[in-house]
Amino acid sequence: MTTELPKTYEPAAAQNRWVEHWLSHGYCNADPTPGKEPHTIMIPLPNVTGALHMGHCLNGTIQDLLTRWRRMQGRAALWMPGTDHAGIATQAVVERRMLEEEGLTRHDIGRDALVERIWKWKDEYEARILNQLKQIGSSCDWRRVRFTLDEVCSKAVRRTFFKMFSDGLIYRGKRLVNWDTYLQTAVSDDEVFHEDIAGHFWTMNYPVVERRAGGVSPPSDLTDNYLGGLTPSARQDWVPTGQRISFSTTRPETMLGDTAICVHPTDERYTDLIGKHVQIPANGRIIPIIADALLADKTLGTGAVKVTPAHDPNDYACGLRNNLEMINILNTDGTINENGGEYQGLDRFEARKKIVARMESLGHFEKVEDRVIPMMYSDRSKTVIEPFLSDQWFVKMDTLAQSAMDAVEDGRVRFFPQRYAKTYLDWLGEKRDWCISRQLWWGHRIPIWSKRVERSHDPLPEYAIERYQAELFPYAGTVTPDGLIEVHDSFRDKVFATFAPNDPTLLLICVADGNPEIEQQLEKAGCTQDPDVLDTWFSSALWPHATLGWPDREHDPPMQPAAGAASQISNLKSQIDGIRRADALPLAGISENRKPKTENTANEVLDFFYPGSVLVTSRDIITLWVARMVLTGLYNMGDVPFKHVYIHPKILDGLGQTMSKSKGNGVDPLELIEKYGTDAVRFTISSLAGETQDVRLPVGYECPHCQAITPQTREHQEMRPMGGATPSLKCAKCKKSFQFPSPWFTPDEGAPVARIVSERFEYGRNFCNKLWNACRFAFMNLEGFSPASVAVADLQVEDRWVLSRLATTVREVTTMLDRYQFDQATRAVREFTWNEFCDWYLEMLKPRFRNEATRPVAQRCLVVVVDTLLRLLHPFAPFITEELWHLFAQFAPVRPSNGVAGAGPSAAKEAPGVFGESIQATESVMVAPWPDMSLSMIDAALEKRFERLQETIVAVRNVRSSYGIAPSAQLKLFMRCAPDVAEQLQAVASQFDFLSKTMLEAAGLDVTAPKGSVSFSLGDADGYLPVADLVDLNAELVRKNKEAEKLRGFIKSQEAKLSNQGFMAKAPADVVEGIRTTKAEQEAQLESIERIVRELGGST
RNA sequence: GGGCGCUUAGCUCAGUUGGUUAGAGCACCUCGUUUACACCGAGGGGGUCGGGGGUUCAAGUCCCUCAGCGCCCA
Repeated sequence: MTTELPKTYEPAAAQNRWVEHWLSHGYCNADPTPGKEPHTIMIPLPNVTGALHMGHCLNGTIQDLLTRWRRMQGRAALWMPGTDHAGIATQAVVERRMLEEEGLTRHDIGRDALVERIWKWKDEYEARILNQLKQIGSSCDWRRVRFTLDEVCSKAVRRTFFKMFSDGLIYRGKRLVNWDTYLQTAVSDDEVFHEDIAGHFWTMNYPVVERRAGGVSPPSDLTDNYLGGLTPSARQDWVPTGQRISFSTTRPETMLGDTAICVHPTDERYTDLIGKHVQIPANGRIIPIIADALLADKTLGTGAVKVTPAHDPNDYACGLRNNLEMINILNTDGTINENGGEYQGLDRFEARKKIVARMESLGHFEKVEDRVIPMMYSDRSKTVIEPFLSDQWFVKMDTLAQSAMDAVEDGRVRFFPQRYAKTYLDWLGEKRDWCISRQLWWGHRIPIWSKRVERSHDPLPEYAIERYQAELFPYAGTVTPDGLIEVHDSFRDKVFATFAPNDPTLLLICVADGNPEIEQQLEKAGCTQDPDVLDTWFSSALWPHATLGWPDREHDPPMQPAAGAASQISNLKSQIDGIRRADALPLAGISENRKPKTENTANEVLDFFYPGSVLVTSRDIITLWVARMVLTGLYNMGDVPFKHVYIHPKILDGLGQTMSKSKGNGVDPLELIEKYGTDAVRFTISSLAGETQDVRLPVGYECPHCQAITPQTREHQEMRPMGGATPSLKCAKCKKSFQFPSPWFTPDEGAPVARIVSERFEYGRNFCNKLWNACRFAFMNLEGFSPASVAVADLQVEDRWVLSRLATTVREVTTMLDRYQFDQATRAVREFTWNEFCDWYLEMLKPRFRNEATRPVAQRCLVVVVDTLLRLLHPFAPFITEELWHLFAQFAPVRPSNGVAGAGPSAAKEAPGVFGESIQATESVMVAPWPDMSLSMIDAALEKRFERLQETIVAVRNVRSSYGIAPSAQLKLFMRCAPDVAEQLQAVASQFDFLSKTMLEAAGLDVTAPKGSVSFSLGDADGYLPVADLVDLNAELVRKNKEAEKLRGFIKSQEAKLSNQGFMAKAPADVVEGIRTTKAEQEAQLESIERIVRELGGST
């Protein structure tokens, strides 16, 4: 059978073919299998805001590599796919688009309509993301796809919230948050960015006042809040002392919320003022002068600062330390609220101008200067963030955090590289309570219903208790006089009620999952559900057990419809048509797949696959996500979610910046895949994944006319239209111009646009092509192959060598994968394939294939090597290996099984053969066993001998090249060496002809240099090539003298070591011995070079 | 300000617990289209391992310090 393979590997066809094939055969599926060890990886759920980028590509490649490897090792390998709803990011994107395209805000269309639109967006991007994952060859169990807002995950969220609330781990409290006045929500610290802008720095002053004699008493205790609440007439009791305190600020409008002036306790300028008061001229409020060493800095400005606890993080901390009143002066939209008095209703920036003017008119303005000030912006809306005091929900972290710390400290969870454990432990060690509420519409709604109740008496009077029971809270068994609510036994796992600790008239009722009738009843009774949703990380923290069906302990989790090929290529339209409401309806197709309740009584999937094996992620979410998964895993499951955490590098651009769409330096994996092929991208990217922190991936613009690449520079990244034409670049090669993708502008309609690519991926592409052609060559020579083992005696030196090297490589790759050192594993497999298998073994097989007598053994050895190599390479390059595996099956459908009996020194000579029994190859390389070669295949002495052969050939080639001897000129080689070496050389004499077009004329101790020879020296042999008629022997003399000089230098440095008393006394014996040996070798080499020089007629 | 890292050939990176002459890929130079592969083959040039100091018989590797860069936390 002959199939003419193309000369270059064409990835596109193979990719389409095998994705379908794998899916339709269910190779990616993982089910609980008795007798098999599980291997579980939960995908770090990509969020549905946008498409995947190179960071995801690296992340996915590694997970797939691990999953395929473990699967081949015989594990039940589950890679769980899915996506994250990414609350604020997704909602912001949809809102922004809606505003741009239709001029509508979320308030115009309402909660349900907005959520519906976001579902639509989610469906579109989820499909796109899952498709991208499939394109990179991900062998996820696609039947098990989860989404953080789907029925299964939602249930886990509700259950966890209920548990935590019942356990007193969730509470409601005040907190200063980053407020986005545009989106009208709090955003987390990682959703803001800092930028220095040109701003102003105002210096003003407040007059010091003191109580007029006979007025009301000054407060003895600053915890009393009444100063600010003084009536105008009471204020009349305070009179200026004539002193003033100056301070500077970048936000004058916040003085409406000032509740103190703060100085440093050791600042002599103000010592006598501490404890006195000032009056805010803009609103007349009288506030104390306090001392706080943490807030005030003597060396900065005037040394005094105004304190606005409700609108500045440092001031907030100061307010807590000093029990200051906290006055919120902002509405949620950024306008001044009723606490701002006459400024109410003004936008904060408008109020700033008015207040500055007012202070000026009152004579309290001193100066204003221009200054660069750090500004915080919302990543989502790009508007200025306001620190804002509001009610939020929190998870108490003390015990939960401690449990997660213990898990890492006692080794139940291990980080690779280990140093990242510190990041994790340091963060958890702070045990800061976790703010879980977000003022959004997209997400898991907080399952708390509340009602404000009259509670003027404490303890509660009889009638009130009765009323709670009858009207408000029908599930209460008892309400104690001090307000504690005992839920009736039969509702204990469904409802938990309590009064808010910091707000005793607010009744809070938490309802567990699956009780809509209770929710309705509460609403009928006048309770309202909290409008906020949960932080996205709350649901993603549950991912490792929620996806496996927790809290359902009685049924396996529901699955998507059968993973047939048809369902895999997502039909966008059908998904968009099936709009679903966030928290009401299950995902299409889930319910009907659920097994009848009677069928199983345990959740075997959860039992079998939890805890997971390894989490593969990037270091920036160790705290946000990894720590929280461990914490909830321990809380809900009583066990860690994964045993290992592998932190992979981050992908940076050529300038060392993280890639992102907003910088215009991002590379879309699908563009690279289209250009270089999936395997090339995967192979390159695994070669970059080691223990380093970052990987630079210089990018360039590919000319749309001629494909030449223009490296991207900072100038390119910063080019903007500036009101003129859209920026364009001129190709250095074809001189035509083109536009390019940028966050700052959209390329003109119809203009040729370059795509962003990275030449680094040629590394992987070239490797794939090499592999392709090596196999192409192998297949071309497999005509007439008959499967059989081979007697040890029939193996040639090169056969034993390649098997020894292959066995070494298999071991090395396996070890490196075990240690998550993908760069080293990739390098090992590449070096074997290219530098040993292709460069030497295949070359040495060529003459054997031309000879009928030697062909069968050569074919059998080659088949074993190719078979093993394809399996070894499969996790790195799944598509090309699968393609080759199937082609291979046409030539060698039956081949020696995985077991290689061994051909090393320890193998019994009378053994029937070195290869195992021949069997039918597996239908796919994906389900073939991982190579496991016998250690006895490794033969160090043989490898050493083989190296001499290689060195000899290299030396001959070197002579050819240095003297410019035509490749076609046949040379004669004379080797002067010991008899045993001569024997070995004679045994491979035929190879010299093929590998260096040279005939071995003679070898032995009595060989002398023929007249007119150039020569080379190896450790234990000298070679002579008579080439007098081809080269200038004077040049050879010069060259040899240069070589001798170099050797003398080396020898001198060895001698220096050996004559160093300290070295001789302290260095270990083997190191000293090593130096001696090296020196002896160098001396021998020098000696032979000197002889050669003499023979050439030179002097030494 | 605190923490974790990084700085090795023109570029991108390896370099196990200190130990013989510091490696790879790309790029570059020379030669070559021999029936697997020019996305190739053969050969070659190129590094005082960021600067300075120290420990040691021995430092790219350990310690200190300075400079530059990145990330995380304040």
